Amino acid sequence: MKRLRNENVDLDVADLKILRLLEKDARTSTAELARAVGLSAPSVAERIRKLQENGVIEAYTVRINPAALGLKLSAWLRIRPVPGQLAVVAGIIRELPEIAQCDRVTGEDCFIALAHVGSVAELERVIDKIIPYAMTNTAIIQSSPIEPRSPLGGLRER
Amino acid sequence: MKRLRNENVDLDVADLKILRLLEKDARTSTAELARAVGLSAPSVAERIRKLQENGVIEAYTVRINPAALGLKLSAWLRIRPVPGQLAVVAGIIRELPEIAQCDRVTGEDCFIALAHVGSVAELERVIDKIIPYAMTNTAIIQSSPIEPRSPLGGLRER
DNA sequence: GCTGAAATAATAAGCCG
DNA sequence: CGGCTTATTATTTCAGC
Repeated sequence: MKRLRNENVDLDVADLKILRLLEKDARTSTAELARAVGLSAPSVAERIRKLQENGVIEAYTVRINPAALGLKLSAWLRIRPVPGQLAVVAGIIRELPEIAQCDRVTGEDCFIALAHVGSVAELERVIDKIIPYAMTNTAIIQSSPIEPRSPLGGLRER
Repeated sequence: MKRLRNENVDLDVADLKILRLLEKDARTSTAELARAVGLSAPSVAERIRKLQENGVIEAYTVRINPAALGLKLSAWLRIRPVPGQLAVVAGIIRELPEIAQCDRVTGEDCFIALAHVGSVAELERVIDKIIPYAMTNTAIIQSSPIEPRSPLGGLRER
């Protein structure tokens, strides 16, 4: 059977199919997953348990539409702390609830952060918290060519 | 009772609490949610149904750790199509399974995209698909000061 | 990994403020 | 209309193989 091997995990095609179905709808019942992969419900439940245990499945969550709640403005902020202030900036980012996502990256921008706000005024308040310690560059999201989708897309069988 | 009003939705504190609990764990039972907000299970189920209906809850999904599956390299790509090629680039992005997220943004970069790959060679292949039609800037993710978190953070009561 | 039973949880119906 | 209780159905979990 086709497999994906890594130091941590060794998935077969049934595991992959389960993951893909759960990504599409995390509430799919084990009975339905079982039907899809040709196993029994308890076997599927046990596989899911192991996928959680080894860290493949990090969390079950709901995707929320910020715009439906009045957060109609979303922006990507590239953030370049002034020398010596990187940790301070990281701390500020953690304290800003408007920032939903943030990664430390290579290159001249040290952080790239996603903010959801209700207005330009609120965006300004976010930027103003950061700007004493960093140069920032703000790009307003206009649309999305793709919906957030699976990181499994990058998988190649080896 | 405290409320959040928008043209689409009118949430009370119970709805918000339900959303926050579901974000933390989408498999929390309605009985447990009911206990948390002081309502009965059927009432909670009905509120969840409406949150889906009006588009606040977009999807139930699992968060997957790409690194656990061997996709140990993630990168943000800023993409600036050459004049006239924006739609072509958008099409290429849609066809690249390694790209898990992408937004069209204001500013000199038209797109900002997240790719998960297994190696630098795979990253190069992704970039090579785009580069005939756009200028790109790639920033490798080193770490994340925050875990992906709720867009609800930006909410202010009005 | 399977089957079958027991425990839990989700859903539907009917009723009340 | 939104919520509650009870009854029914579905799902998850556990035991033994």
